[in-house]
Amino acid sequence: MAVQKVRETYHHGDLESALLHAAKKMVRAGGAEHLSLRAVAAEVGVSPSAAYHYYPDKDWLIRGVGRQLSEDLADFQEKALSKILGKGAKVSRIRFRALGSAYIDWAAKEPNYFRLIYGGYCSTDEAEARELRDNSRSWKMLQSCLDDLFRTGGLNLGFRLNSEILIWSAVHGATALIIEGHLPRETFESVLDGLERSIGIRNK
Amino acid sequence: MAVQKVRETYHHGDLESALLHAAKKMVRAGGAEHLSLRAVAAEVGVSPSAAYHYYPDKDWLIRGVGRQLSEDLADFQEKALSKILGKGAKVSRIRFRALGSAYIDWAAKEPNYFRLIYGGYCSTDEAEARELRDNSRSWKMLQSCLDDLFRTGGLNLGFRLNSEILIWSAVHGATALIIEGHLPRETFESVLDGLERSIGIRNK
DNA sequence: TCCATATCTGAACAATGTAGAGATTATTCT
DNA sequence: AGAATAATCTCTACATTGTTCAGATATGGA
Repeated sequence: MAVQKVRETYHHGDLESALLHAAKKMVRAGGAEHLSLRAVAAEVGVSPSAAYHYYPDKDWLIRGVGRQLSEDLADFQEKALSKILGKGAKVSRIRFRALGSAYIDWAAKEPNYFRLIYGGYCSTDEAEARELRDNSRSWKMLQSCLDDLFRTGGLNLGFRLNSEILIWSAVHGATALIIEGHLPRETFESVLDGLERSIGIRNK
Repeated sequence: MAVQKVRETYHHGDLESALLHAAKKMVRAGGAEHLSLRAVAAEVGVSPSAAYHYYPDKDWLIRGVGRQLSEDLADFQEKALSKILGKGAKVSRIRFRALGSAYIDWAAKEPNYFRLIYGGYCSTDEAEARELRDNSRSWKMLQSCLDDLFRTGGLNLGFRLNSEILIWSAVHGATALIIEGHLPRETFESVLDGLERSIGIRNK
């Protein structure tokens, strides 16, 4: 499947990240469930056992890809936000929709990436997961967006509590269901509409 | 791993459903990603190749388990509904919460079942998926519950359109995120609260 | 009873993850 | 510089996997 590349030096130089990069590329094409350690090694031009100097087993490599993908998603959302900087008055509302749209756009473009992050390949204990979420840029962007919405948007503050949890759940759920074919893609906008209602934004 | 069972007759008699039953049991314990066709065959007491008379390959068997699990989930929701029959006036609102709670209860009890259904193991083309959803009992229960809510609950009918999509998305997303450890279990109730707001139910 | 058909077994193949012993190169110390 | 040590990678091997196919075995109908 993957052609073996020749290597001039015996020592690769940066094998750890080369493996990660190759794995990421192959996950994108074939999904994490079909990732082969041997194929990754061959792609990099290295023997299968070489990988075991950097990753205790295949799952660690996959989790490494997952960690990088979460950053990619945050990057994508940040870019989406920076594109709409200073576009009209109700900025925070536009930001809200941009964050949600970026979420599904990223996932729909590379479903295998999305499945790797949220499909149970990277599950850890609850404490670490909570820390990961609280420190993730995606989560912080959503929080600050909602803070602004409630502060400047004149929304009912009784709706503020835990609203990011509802929003993340709905956006994530819609994305997952759409990606797996259970819902048509067009329905995503109506989910965002409903979410705006749930935090007190009255639709025109 | 799985101990080979002895069999008195050469012909098994009901191998097709026996394989499916064994596969379901082993998915429950180890997850669909670790299901081994050989182990399933051994569990049933049959040679590995025997399975190929009933399922063209392993994926078909897994999809068969998935179809059965969707029915199990619907059964579980129906039972939850029948338990609260005639409990006070705002029945349809109670039904709404019972449906959502049953969804996550079922998933949390057997996460591997939930992952099998919605984790990309059973993906089909969009047309078939739409038909599956429209004919699924889970979907119909949600629809009829919302119909009653809007009809008898005096809710703003402008919120009716596509509200089941938002609700399924949020309930599904919260369930998925909770199961994978990204959200703590207690947050599920607040998601239901927010959903009630989104369809016009004012929380006390 | 004998034959056609359905059902299951056995052996085989290529691919996989992983372990361990050994080869090769880089680094550090004197 | 040269030698010892550490880091890095290869080779071989093993058990397990999905899958195929030729053949064995049982079942039901004539």
